[in-house]
Amino acid sequence: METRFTKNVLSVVERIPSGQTLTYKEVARRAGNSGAYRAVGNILHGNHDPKIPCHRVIRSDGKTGGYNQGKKEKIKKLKSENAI
DNA sequence: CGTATGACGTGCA
DNA sequence: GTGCACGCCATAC
Repeated sequence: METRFTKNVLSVVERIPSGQTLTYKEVARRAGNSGAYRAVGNILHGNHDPKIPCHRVIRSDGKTGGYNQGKKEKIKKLKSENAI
């Protein structure tokens, strides 16, 4: 079930350019719910679409957070595009 | 709306 | 700097 918020979040993440990283909070703010960063993580967790560069979404602490393919791969991808 | 969960964030010890 | 607890919102059951 994709609600407007979920679709928005996916769209925002999909719009993230290469080498650019956004925090869950920023994504939530762009999606229309600045305080729903918790839900953002949940949405990405349930959405494993290859068109969604979820690896470009990191935490505010500078940590990568999680990844359906493995946080290790996430870090690798980020370093590969010089985003981190 | 009730309960439970989560790839988070901030605050405080 | 590290660790723990609380809060916050959306989705699933």
